[in-house]
Amino acid sequence: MSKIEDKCQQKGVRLTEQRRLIAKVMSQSSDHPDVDELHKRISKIDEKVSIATVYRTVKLFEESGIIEKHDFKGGKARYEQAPDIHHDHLIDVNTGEIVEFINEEIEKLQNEVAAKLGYKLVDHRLELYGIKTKKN
Amino acid sequence: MSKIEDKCQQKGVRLTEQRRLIAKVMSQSSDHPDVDELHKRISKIDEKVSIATVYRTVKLFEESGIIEKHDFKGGKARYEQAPDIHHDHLIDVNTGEIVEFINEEIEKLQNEVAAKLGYKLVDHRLELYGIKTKKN
DNA sequence: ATAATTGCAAATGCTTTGCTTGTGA
DNA sequence: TCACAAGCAAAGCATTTGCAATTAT
Repeated sequence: MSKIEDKCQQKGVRLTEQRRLIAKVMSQSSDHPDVDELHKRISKIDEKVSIATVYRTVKLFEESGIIEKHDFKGGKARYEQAPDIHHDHLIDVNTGEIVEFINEEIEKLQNEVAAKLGYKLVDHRLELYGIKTKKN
Repeated sequence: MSKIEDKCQQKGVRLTEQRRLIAKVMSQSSDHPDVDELHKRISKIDEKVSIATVYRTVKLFEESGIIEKHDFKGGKARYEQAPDIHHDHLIDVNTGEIVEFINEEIEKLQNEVAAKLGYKLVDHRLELYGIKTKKN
């Protein structure tokens, strides 16, 4: 059973054949696929699953905290399995490649900024867009 | 002449009656209006300006570096006059209110993170979402 | 003059939804 | 059993675009 299936049980999310399949494909994806890409991967295993179901499921999983949704610049929403430890993303503007990173210092500063402005941080978004540095 | 009109001249952006009006309304807006809101404000002065023109102009201004576009979570794109010094945003998730802030430390760390990963930073997005802290 | 801009409505692209049939616990 | 899920096609929403008429330089 995939980790996502596992979480569905915990959260009381009813598992259907389609959801199991979507969970499996998400589990096996180490990148950040959009719904269309996800649907393509799923269709290779079962071409009867509709894209509407993928949309509905992905939304359900997200609302249940099972997967994470990202709206990077320029385009469609992308998804990844909810990680155990939070990370942010650097997007290669040339290739679209996504690199995950963790920086405790920045996280801390964000909280400080919010506090200083009289707010409690409930969410944040940090995305870096870059181009590869030539390595000589 | 508004600061935005000024920049249009510098950048060689042809000024029409509509563009002048959009520039004026943007200049007078200290918040971060979306296209619909902008169109409403414009319509109060000239109700013949179409929303398509607002979309086109706002895009043109953005591509010319005259205004900035922000895709905050949940909704439509919002715009503000391009600031002289870069700032980021904190969004009050209850009221939608937007607070601008500057934090050099975070900016520096972002560059360091990118460099460490072998990238040169070309753009970034930092948004904090918070709720007001009760002040007793 | 004439290349660029506007207004309008139609088209787009991603995402959601109503409805009927199918199905998991 | 029976509330919930899936498939399909239609609808939604923000945004873009084709085209004919208008305008800035």
